[in-house]
Amino acid sequence: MSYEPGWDLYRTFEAVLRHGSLSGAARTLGLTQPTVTRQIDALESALGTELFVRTCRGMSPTAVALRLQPYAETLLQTTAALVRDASSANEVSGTVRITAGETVGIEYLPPILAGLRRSHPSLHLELSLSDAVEDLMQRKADVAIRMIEPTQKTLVKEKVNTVEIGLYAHESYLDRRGMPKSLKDLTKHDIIGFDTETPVIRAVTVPYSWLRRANFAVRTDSSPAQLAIIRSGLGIGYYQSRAASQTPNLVRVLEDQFTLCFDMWIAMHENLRTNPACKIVYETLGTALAAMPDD
Amino acid sequence: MSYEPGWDLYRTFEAVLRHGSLSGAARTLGLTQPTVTRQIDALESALGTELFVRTCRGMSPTAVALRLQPYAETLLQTTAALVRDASSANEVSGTVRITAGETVGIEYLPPILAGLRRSHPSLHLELSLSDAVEDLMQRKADVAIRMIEPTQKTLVKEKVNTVEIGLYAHESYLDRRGMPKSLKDLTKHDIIGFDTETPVIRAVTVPYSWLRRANFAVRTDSSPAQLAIIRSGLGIGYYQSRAASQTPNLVRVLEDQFTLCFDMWIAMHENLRTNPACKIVYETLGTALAAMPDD
DNA sequence: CGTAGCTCATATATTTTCGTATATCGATAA
DNA sequence: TTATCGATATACGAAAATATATGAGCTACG
Repeated sequence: MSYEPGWDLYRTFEAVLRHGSLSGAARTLGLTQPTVTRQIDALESALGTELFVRTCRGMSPTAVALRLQPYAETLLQTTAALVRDASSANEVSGTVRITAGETVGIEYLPPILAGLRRSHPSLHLELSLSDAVEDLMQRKADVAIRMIEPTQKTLVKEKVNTVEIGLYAHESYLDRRGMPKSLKDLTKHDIIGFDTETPVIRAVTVPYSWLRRANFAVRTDSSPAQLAIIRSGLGIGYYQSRAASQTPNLVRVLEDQFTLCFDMWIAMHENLRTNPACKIVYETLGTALAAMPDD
Repeated sequence: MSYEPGWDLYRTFEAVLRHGSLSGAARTLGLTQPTVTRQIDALESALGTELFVRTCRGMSPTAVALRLQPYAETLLQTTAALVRDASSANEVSGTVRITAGETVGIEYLPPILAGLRRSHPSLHLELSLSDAVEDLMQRKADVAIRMIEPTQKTLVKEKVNTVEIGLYAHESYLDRRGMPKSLKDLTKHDIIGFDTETPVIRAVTVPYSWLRRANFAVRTDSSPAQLAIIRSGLGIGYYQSRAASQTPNLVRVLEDQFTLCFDMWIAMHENLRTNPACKIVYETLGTALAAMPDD
């Protein structure tokens, strides 16, 4: 026991941990179940620890295995990032993974990505829509579009634009319920709001007491769902004005009394600057997002 | 070509990158040169990229290989951290890696570490003396003692003490050159100072204009070297007063006019809280450092 | 109750990988 | 020039890891 394990064993370990069974891990790894069994046995004896208790229904991880899970996930993400980076060796090709908030990813990015693919046909793009800021450091993505300034020092970043958020409602709703005249009126209206109150939201909405979770008629964190609900005439919701103004039959509400502004940032790990594909994506996204008209 | 490489290949890749030769990598990996050759070939064909140019003097990494080096190093550090964490499965045993500044590591830690070893004979300790703050996030160390407050959110941290830095000189020097009466006098003296001016140093030394790199008679970043030079009677230098006051024949200079204060922090990745060995080390170091007398 | 479907464990055969031995190439020095 | 040292490349037998086939145990469901 207690010898430095081969790194392949960590991959198997991660897969078993994720699937909860030897057979399931074997399927995704392209191995067979006895092989996975032997590799887990080998890892356990190398580390000198029991990692799983074998049950008839699968493998149940021990406390030690759960403690080691973050390491295994880091390994997985790092190898994936390595392969992505290597895949675009010298020309603009390979795969670049982009992360952005849902609204940006749905409203702004698609035409830009289409243009990228037209000019670089061998460039493959992955789009991950989430707001987790740590993505870049954990190498879950190569390029990120964010609404708050990234602070990590190992990132290259750039402020590319500003985003204005306003209140919107469908014509049919306003016909039915009337147009609010002041922010106070909003307490009598159906508000479509966020579900989880992130620190950012909390900070930004301080001046607007009616914009509290408890007051919302419908709560969801999905921006496209919010827009769809607004369009269905259910109530008043917030949305990025640049995108909302292009939606037919949507009317801005209390334009002069409610506006939130965010800076839009693009960021990338500095090590990727020498990667032609990532560089092109970073620059193209940066200039295209900066060139967006105000309304 | 272009298939997901086995993770063992990354380990080989990292070793070849570090050694610059197949044979050298083979030696440290406990493999043979033909095996390493095959594995590098396999990795190159899997990634579809040339990683090294074969010369008679060894393997010269291509630009792509250099770009991939950070990933490989992350993998290496992560696997090492995983093994360390696993090594203390359920009892207080295994290996814990501690990082601290040189002065702390030399002046304060040794008796504490000795006590730890006495109470936990199967606990192995590694001590890495450097000031790189990112160590913990990169999993290069498990527990860190730092002179500035760690800011990363995934760390558990604690302020354990304060450190006072004063000016010291050897008796023989003061006999020869006289005791300075004011900070102004210091310009006529031989000062032993730092070599590289870190942001922390720059911020702290603003009020002391004579404490500039250009004025130093001897420059070194090594704290033990600074102390040795002070003790040799070469000039006046700064040192942690708690440690300096225990050195014979060392005299404090301008005590009432020059004092720098730092907070001493202990920090650990939050995931390690459930690791018995790391927890013991963190707690023992924390209480022992907090219990140090002021002088 | 019994069967189907899932799991993990085990024994055997096969494929892959590794190590040994050897050849080759280039730089360096006598 | 030639010998030597250190490096990489190649060939082949040995060892290790893998896949196949099978058995046994538990759960779900008709």
